[in-house]
Amino acid sequence: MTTTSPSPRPLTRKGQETRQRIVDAAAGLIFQQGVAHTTIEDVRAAADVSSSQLYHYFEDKTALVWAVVDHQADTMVGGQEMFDFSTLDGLRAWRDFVIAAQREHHCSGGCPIGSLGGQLAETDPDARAHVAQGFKRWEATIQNGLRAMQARGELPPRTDPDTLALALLAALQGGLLLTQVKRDTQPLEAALDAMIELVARLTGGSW
Amino acid sequence: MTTTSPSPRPLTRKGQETRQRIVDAAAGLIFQQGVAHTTIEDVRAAADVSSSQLYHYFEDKTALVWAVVDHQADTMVGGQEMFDFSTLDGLRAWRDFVIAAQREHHCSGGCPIGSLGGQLAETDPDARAHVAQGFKRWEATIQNGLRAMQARGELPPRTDPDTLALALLAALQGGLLLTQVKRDTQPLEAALDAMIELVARLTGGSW
DNA sequence: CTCAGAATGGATCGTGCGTTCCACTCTAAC
DNA sequence: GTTAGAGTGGAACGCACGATCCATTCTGAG
Repeated sequence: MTTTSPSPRPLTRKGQETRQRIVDAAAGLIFQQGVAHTTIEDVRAAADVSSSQLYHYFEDKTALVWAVVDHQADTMVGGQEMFDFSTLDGLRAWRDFVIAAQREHHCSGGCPIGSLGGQLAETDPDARAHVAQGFKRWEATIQNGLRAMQARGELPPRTDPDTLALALLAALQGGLLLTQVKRDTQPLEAALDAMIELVARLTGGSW
Repeated sequence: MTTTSPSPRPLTRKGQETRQRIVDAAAGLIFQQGVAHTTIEDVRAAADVSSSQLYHYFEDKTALVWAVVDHQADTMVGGQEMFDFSTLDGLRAWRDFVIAAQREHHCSGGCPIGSLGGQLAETDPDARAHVAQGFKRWEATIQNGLRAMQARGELPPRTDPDTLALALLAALQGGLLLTQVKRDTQPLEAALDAMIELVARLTGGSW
């Protein structure tokens, strides 16, 4: 599912490990300091490889960035699977988790995928497409939950779960961005609480 | 209100014009291609000035970026003043305007301030503070509207208008980011509609 | 008119950083 | 045990781009 390129070159087990080490290092650095401020030399040192290895596994820097985008999407989407988006309690647990995670990072970095989107959207069309693809997979996770909620009759039939999922994701992204800029989880809390409150009211239930 | 630096140097009228021309050009280029991909040479050419002028008016590139941040904040906040955030119809008019604007840009660029935040937050602490300040001013505009709404008794007393304003701004930012990445206004529409729907339900009005 | 200092022009520098190259070693298939 | 090709090391290149410098012209206060 993480096919950055459809096996353009045979890789031994050792090769795969090295490649993975490079992507991991690059992902970490890019998350911390952004694409532009992360140099090949930084990645090289962090992954403890030589520069020729970098260019052995990746065409150039942009190819490496694409791999990082896919990697972050995998990580992000994978990390969401433990949550149940089909109940209000599940949504609230997710909310708590996301906020706690930001607090741990001292509100830095924003969303591993979203921030990449903002940095690359106008610069690298291919990267933009990769990010869009990542978001699509993420959306699907939320959609499934909300559809289940609707199937159980908790969400009214006239509500479109896909649109609601999109709104939820947008609230998350915006909350993360504002939280990153303000170094305060308040915006993230406000955004998620508001969206979950809307879901609660749509289900006709709470308070 | 746009004091990037408290008059460190006397400026003649002509000097102010040149400085402004530089900031305008830089803002445009940075909006289109991001901070990292906008070179001093790009700005120099676009503003039709010599490189020495650039360094005459700005300490270095980061100082220019700060000026751009403030400039974008001014523009953005100024552009919002024509809207009435104290009525549902006002909110909906704002929604329509923002979406139409994105469509005109073909969904590129995202938010002039938000995208700067994402690019600079982890790289340039001072710039991050400038962006945060810009958001603060923006929030204040929305807060005023919602407070007026509450003062008229339309918003229940237990609702915190400031938190709601923050959520609204987050939804906008996230919607703009997703819209930028997907090249489709759908996420922006979903996010804003959802938040406005919540406000509508809070006012107890429309079903 | 004078003159201090703002404004401008443009050549030049220094280097950070992406990229290339070539030599050497390791792996595994047969 | 041979060999093709993956994997690795590190030096070196080249240029884009931020920044500096100095000479010249313009502006306005006194």
